[in-house]
Amino acid sequence: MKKSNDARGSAKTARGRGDAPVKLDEVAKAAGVSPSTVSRILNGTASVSEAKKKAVDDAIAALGFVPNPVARGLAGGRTWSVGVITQAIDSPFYGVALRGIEDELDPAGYCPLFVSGHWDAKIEARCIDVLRSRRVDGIIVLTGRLADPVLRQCAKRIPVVVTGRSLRAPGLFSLNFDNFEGGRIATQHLIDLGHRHIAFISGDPDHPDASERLRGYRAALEAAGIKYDAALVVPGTYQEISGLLAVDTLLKNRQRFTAIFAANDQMALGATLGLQRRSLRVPEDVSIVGFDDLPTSLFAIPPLSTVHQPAYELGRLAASAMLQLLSGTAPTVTPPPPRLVVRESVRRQHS
Amino acid sequence: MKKSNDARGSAKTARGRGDAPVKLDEVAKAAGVSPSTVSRILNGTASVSEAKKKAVDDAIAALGFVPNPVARGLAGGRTWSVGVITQAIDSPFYGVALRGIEDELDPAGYCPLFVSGHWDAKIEARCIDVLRSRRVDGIIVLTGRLADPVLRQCAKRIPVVVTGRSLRAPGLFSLNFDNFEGGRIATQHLIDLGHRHIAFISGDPDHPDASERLRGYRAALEAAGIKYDAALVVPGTYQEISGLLAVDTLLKNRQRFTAIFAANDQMALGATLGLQRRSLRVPEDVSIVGFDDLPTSLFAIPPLSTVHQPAYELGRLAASAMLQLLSGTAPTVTPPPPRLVVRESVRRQHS
DNA sequence: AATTAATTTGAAAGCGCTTTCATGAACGGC
DNA sequence: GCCGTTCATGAAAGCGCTTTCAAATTAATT
Repeated sequence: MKKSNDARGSAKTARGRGDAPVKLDEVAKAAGVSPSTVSRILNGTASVSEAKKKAVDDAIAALGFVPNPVARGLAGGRTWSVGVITQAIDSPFYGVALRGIEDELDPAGYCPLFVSGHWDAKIEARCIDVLRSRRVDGIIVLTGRLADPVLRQCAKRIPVVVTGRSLRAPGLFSLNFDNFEGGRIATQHLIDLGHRHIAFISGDPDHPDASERLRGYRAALEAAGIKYDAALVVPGTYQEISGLLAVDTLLKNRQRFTAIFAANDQMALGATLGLQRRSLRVPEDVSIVGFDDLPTSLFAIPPLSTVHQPAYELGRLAASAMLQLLSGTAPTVTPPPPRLVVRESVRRQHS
Repeated sequence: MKKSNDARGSAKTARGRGDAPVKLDEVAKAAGVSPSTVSRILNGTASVSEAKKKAVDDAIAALGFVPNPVARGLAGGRTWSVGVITQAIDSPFYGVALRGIEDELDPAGYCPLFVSGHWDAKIEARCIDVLRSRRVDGIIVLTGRLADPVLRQCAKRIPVVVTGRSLRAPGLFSLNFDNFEGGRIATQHLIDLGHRHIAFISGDPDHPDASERLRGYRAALEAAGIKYDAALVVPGTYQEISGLLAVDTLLKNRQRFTAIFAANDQMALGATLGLQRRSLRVPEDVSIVGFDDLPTSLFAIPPLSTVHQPAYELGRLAASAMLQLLSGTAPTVTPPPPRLVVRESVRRQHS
């Protein structure tokens, strides 16, 4: 049975209170113009006389009209929504970025559609299909495993903003945090404190940012004339448990080290726990530096020194770039530089 | 300029590869039936002869047809999306719940639309407007501050599932975790360990779950014949920093306590840090129990004993209830009972 | 076997908006 | 002061589906 406005209408006959939604043609009637004119005013697609514009604006306000995004999507092709491929909706790091995206998109009238890629190129590809089928106006990809050409291809049909890579292609904008420099300053900091035996717990080697951070680590060592020792580099998965395991590995192999640089905070926290399990104290026995500056790292014990990665800001910037892409202008945003946050997990090494 | 399929079509003329999307009427043509029939098969809205059903299914598979949700939304009123009002997209606790919702909704062909209410009834109300204007088929509210009547009212027009309360209304299903019992068993555990002076860091009193946990705390004390001491109850905000501050308050007021029960893990972690700052060790000097069992709590130092709140499961259940609501059946899900996870932040108190 | 009820099917009318197209009005140039 | 322009405006045609309605087919009933 077809629903009619009246069918839904409750006792209240007065409109604009949230009952059956007001429609565009009602606004048109109220303002004494055609629906086309109302639409034009709504979208700014053509010039309209001042008088009519005012009449329409008044009618919109009076009736409390809100355009139906679904209908707009069908008719106009814009859904006023942008898809966001995050890796895990519950990731402590990306969560903050999502918030940034949300905050930036909202005032522009756009609405984010979050989907999780679970660090799997196949799933991410499916996410893109889902988002495209939902007719999002653009797609923001937070890092992820999708091959560059796939993204380039995708950008041909729909604006794409991607973080964590440096790509240049039409319709595509990439926003890369300087992971190399981040890795470098973290390591440099430990070196400055007198550490010479610095272990590195690396991230998932499939992530480009993980290898960049490793590169930064090596660059800092090299610059300080410290020989790179592969035995001090332990692979991790970016999860807490792998940090703990990495410490076990290091200790089992009887490696000598006075400091650890973990490629993210979660592993740094795991490593701290691992050390504690072996009765090694942080920072008295081992200094630790992380990467990301998660909100919780400030309250870790001890509070963790880490490379601040402005996830919220990055989210905003990505969204802002998307907005620019959508409006036809070339994005001009640049990511903020890495910054070290020194807290209590490090200590000077007296040699 | 109107976009036509041909205008978009690239060199490839072969269809079904992702170029211009295949439309329903093409499927109909290919299968030799009317669009109505295809639609009926898609939606199962009427019985169709086996022969035609097969022909259509084949055509759909062959062409790789995916119905356009936007058009479906306009025509049918269902958008196959459900709105989710979370409080902060980056909350460590709700994040996991969102994941559960996503995982449950996805196989059913629904897609979540996350919006953040920021613990503000006004904003939450606006979220509802946004979601309704986006024509979501249902709304899941994760706790939040919205007044019960508002939700009841909302449920009159659209299915609603809400967590963190016990409400009964047509079109509404509520899924409440037993916070009272959670608070009780946490406190009981400390009592069982010989603690008699147990401080409580409460959550934001505006949250019903916060007061429930407090009630559980009092009930356990009472059952054990321990007098409730208001001076041992310090208000918090559910954030780490407030746990730290609470410890300061307690210490400044020269309260005697050998254990702390914090109304959530974040505050428990903050409290741990606060104690450490005053050279009090956990659990040697003070035992701590939290609430929520955040993923990170397992890796806290020391690993935190806490009341496990199955956020992921709760998310799934909420989504599952929504699915049932949408299919017209009364939801039958029941939340899992609270469970205490004992780790290393507690120790027996020898009096 | 004849008539009625139940079932399957297609044509066509929307859903609420955007956009094209054509019209009429105001405009400037010679 | 006449004619080609530009500009503002409305009518109407969709966007890609769902759903009603009625026609056509089949099954059931006496």
